[in-house]
Amino acid sequence: MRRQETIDEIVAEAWELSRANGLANFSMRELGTRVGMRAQSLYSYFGSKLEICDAMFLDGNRRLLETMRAETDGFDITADPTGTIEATARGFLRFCTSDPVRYQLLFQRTIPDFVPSPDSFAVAQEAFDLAIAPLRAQGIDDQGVDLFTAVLAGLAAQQISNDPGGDRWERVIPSAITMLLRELCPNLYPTPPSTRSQP
Amino acid sequence: MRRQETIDEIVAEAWELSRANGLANFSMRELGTRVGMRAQSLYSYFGSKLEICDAMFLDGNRRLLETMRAETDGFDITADPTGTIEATARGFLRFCTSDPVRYQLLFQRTIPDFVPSPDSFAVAQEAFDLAIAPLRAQGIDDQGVDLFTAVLAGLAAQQISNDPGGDRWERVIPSAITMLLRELCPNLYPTPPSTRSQP
DNA sequence: GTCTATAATCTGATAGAC
DNA sequence: GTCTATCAGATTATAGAC
Repeated sequence: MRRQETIDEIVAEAWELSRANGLANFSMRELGTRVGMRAQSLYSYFGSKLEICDAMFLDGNRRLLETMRAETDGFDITADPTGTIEATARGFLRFCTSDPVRYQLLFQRTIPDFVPSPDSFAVAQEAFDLAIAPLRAQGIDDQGVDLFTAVLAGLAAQQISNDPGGDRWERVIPSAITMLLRELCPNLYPTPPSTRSQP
Repeated sequence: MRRQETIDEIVAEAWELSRANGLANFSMRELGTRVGMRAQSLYSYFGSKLEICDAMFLDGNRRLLETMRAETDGFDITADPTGTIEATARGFLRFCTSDPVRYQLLFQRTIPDFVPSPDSFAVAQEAFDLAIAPLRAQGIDDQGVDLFTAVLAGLAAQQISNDPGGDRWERVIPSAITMLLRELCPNLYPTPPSTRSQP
């Protein structure tokens, strides 16, 4: 389908402009010019600018889904639970920090009046469920998952806004994951006795 | 000074409009009307719209400074380190979640072309230093502080964007702080032997 | 599907009278 | 300090020819 290709190109350019000027900080004129048409012609592909944002949201979540799938691919949850969990955590963080604007669209509510359509929200849900599957497999409960996601979200947020392009919080990942696994499944990841004081 | 009162009123209304329409999503006309003048008259108080944003940034950080001061007020760091740390953490989180737009301005870089002035940045630095003082007092190093701030930032971010107005991640605070203190100063906050498996 | 034309409105900002 | 007048341009979106 040629139409689908055009749609994909529009979305790709919308990402490009957002990365350069800030999320959704492009005009229909600007976007149209980028894809080689007048702004008005965009309306035969999308009903409004917010529909383009929704297409970006869908696209971003599809990529997240792919990333999480690829990241857990070489791992066997039952055979190597900690390896799988660490891989998903690292994959998720790399996904976030590698594209701050995408992180902003997917995980923060920052575009006024933007509400994801049911279709794109479903993909977001699917990606989230896949990402936390290794945690569920270890019997971690709702509160544990919330704690885990909060730590990952925090590392991403800090890295993006306080050290963009650097690795200051990326370097904290190992100790963060160790800490989380110690807290959430101590039987799986016991504290090394040598490093702890015995009362 | 009557001039200062007007300036304060402008900033207050800018917050109000941002809370209603999204951060910095107000026009000078709109803001002027709110404070009872034409948009053009605002320019005798601020040189540009971004200067108003900077005044908001300064105001927000001053309030953060006040909050952190008030929160640690009843505590003695040397006598009750964990109590002090818990209080500052809770105070910080309440500060963040109670005003998502303020959180967005203070802790995320989301307004295009906005750069804090040196003066307002200095206040931000002062607030941060005060907030982590109890951690430093416990000898927690740079990486430890980064881990701590990441967890707090994550709890705030998740609470704000995934459960606004609720308390889903607020309820995780106790276990998060316990986990952090266990990890970062085990001598101060030893793991209760009863709940752990002995190898 | 893409175009021209245009609606209808908003934008931040400046000049100068009073 | 506040006003009127205005600049110079932007914005999303629609109508209708081709």
